[in-house]
Amino acid sequence: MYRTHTCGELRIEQVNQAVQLCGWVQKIRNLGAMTFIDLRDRYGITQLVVEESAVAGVREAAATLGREYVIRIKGRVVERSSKNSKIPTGDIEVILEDLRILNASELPPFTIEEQTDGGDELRMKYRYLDLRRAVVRKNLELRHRMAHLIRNYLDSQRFMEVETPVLIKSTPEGARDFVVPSRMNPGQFYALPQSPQTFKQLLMVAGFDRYYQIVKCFRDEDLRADRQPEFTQIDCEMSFVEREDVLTVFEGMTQHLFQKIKGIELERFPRMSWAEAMERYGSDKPDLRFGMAFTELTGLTKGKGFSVFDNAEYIGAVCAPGCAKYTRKQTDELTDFVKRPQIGAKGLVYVRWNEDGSLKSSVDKFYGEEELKKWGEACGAKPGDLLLLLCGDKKSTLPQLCELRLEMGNRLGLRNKERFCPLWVVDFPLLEWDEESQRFYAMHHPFTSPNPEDEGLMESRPGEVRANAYDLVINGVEIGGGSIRIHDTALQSRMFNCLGFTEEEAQKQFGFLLNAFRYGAPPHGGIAFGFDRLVSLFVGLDSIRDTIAFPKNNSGRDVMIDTPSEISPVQLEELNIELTAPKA
RNA sequence: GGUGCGGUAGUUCAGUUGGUUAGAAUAUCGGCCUGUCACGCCGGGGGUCGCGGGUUCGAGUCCCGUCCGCACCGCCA
Repeated sequence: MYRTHTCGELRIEQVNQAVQLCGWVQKIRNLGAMTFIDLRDRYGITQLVVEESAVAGVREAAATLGREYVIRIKGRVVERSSKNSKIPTGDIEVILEDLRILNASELPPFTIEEQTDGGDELRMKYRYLDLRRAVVRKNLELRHRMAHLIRNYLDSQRFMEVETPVLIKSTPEGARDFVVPSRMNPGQFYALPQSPQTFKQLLMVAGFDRYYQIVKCFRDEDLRADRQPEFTQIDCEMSFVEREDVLTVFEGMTQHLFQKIKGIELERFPRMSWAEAMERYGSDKPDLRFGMAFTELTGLTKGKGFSVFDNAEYIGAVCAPGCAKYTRKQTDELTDFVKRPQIGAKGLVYVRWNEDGSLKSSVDKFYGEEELKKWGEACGAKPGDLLLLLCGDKKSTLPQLCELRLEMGNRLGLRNKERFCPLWVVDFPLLEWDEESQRFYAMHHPFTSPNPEDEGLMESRPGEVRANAYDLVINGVEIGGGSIRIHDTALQSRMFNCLGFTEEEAQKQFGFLLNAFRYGAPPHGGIAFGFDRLVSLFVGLDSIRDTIAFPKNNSGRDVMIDTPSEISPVQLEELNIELTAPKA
């Protein structure tokens, strides 16, 4: 037997017990005649003591220890004379009677501590050491607990977890596929699923009624802090449901998680149409932890000789509460912020509504105090506030205002990570026009049903058709999205027609689904949550990387196992693959 | 594909206008220390300044190229 206890469980009650512990040497504090050793495992840290009176073998072995050595000790639990209230085991320590080194360790390249001295790159290369740190491990423990709660919740709602295949079929819509060559079928490829979308719909046709899966999905697109090429979805589908049924179940699941993990009781989630979200927040995922919605001032600003406004299609403002006292330097900073190429505004107009009631703007040459005050009133501003105006064509200005609003939210400390403001965004457009290919694309995916009221517009005004789709947004992060699906072959054909698919193309790409729908497909709909994002939201991280045990870096590489990597000529030959550009 | 920031000791970083022997903290090694828990004190070792080229009497510092990392834009149904 290696151990009688873990390093996290000994308390004052165990005093005088003989125990055996195993773990890693976290820290050695040698005071000369006596030495303290912090022994660490997943469960905690226990302090070991080697006294001068210890047998020679123990003292000698202790003298050879280094950081991260794996040891097994035998000893006696005693009450500490000076206790440490910072750790749960701080009332006791273990006096060593036997010490065995199970495995020595090389010196780790960074410190295995809460605040490591290691940078991200090094941490990823030695991820197995990084995962020894309590902060990272706790993220994965939380992830595990959340997955467990989700499974229990969905099980209680009669959802059934079904595994769907990973080697599937490439489809032209949506993200770029990862592909896998088939040895037995030369020249042919599998694709890894971007989501199990079609399979879960087939499970509905199969009569499974309620399905879920916590499942890896794959998209061969560029990475971001919140985007990995392989990521995990909580993928769900239900039969005989309308939008309301889906929202109710998954609002419930989300509330359950917040209640169990955070102890937070969330109220009913508000709803907002996509059109309103775009108009008032310039984004389909508004952060509702703070206000500062946009006010359109186009009508109030025209015709006073300020050509920038006169020539603009749209003039919009955000009101930054209490910011009238901003200095010239601060407003210049904001101007630079919106002029950064990645935001791309041409300039920024501001209006200070001073505490004394006077108004001062960067366009005083063109507008008098009376006019400025009208703008302020339109924005619901009051003395002490600062109006920030951007203008241009509407399509570019709204997202610019969105960036400005979020920046002000940050500056004013309004984006508290311990507050959670969920929102259902509904009534997305069904289709999105793509200039480059001169065709419509499905905004969600091609199986999303149109809003029944708009179905008649599919052929005449396809751009105006709203989809029966919904996104769950929390604190400005897109956490999940779904829709009520098309379950009718005829409607699905009309949809493919909108997307410019010929009958043959549709049959070739999605024939299996269309065929299935001919055999009694129930009305159905579902949703998928980005599990990594959900965990990072709970942890309070902007990046999903530290909620994933072995993530990829910015270039899609795993620097620990060093992949992607070349394969042997033999493998290539078996796969019938010839590389065109030889590697330099 | 693009924009920005970064690459200097094992690690995290500083390094002035281009100028003597490239520093700090931490880690590490040695010595001292009986109540530490960020132990303390004394001492030591440790550098291809990412790589290649250029300007210059002289480059960590300036210029060009390149590689790598991070954030973002495009992209991500």
